[in-house]
Amino acid sequence: MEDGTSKEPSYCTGTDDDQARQWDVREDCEVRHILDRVADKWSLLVIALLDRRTMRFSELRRTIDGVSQRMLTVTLRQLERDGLVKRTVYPTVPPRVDYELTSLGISLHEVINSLVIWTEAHQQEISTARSEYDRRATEETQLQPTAR
Amino acid sequence: MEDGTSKEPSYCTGTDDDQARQWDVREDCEVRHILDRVADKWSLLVIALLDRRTMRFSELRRTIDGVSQRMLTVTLRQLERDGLVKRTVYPTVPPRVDYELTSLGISLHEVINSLVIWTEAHQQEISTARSEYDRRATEETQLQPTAR
DNA sequence: CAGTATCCCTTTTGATACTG
DNA sequence: CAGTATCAAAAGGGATACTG
Repeated sequence: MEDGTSKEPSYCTGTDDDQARQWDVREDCEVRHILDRVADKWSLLVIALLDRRTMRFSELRRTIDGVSQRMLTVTLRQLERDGLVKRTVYPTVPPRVDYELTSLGISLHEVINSLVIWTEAHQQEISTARSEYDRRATEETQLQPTAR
Repeated sequence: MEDGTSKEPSYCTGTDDDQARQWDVREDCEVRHILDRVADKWSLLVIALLDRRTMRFSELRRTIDGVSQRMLTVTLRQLERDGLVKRTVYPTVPPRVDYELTSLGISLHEVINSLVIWTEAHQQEISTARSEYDRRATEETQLQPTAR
């Protein structure tokens, strides 16, 4: 039991792939689980904010508009569990807890950041596409295809 | 109304930033909305799969393990609306619908892909971190801090 | 301050049935 | 085949109260 695999999902680093770049898509695949975590609304924001500096709980809470105390706690616990964030408790009173990225977290941050940058760069295009889609959808609803 | 901004959230391309790399975190910010879309479980998988080739609806459905017909439809509609995916209907019977990335979708794909690759590369590390976290958590529960 | 615990409402999602 | 519509189940998330 030294490698402690109790109920881990299957690893599918793709050795049995018939297609060149066909990765795992199996639901029980570890990669799917991790992507779900990484592609989480709050996780994304926390990781993006912990760029190079530590932040206190309350600081994160204040900075991330709209996050509840509960969700921030839950998110930080998950990130800590995944080894992406390091949590440091100072046994003072009142308590003080610092959060910072681990080296693993930093490497993920770089990827996340390119996603944020992409989004910032293309937000106008997406917005325009949405407007056009909605306009077209409206038109089609207006003039019923089946002649009156 | 040519630039058709009806109720779009505020654009915060960061001109008023006091800190160097402090991006928008406002809840009503367009970037937040787009990230929520992009960082979606099914969106991520669809975009990752539509790499360079078109796929039919049923093909996507079969390939993505665990997706329901409804969720795949919803996801594809959102992606189409955002201008990331192009939907082509062939008026044959039975109908045939092809999906492919737009140029905008391709540019996002590159970013998404680096995320998938990162995840594949670090899944073992994360898995280990989780095991250790859980082990520590169990230990602390076993031996109650308050004697006896 | 930084949580944890609880209740409860909202949104998301899956299953099922029906249609062009 | 590729959807749409509907309903019920489940998860997500907020508000509040309490604690070391």
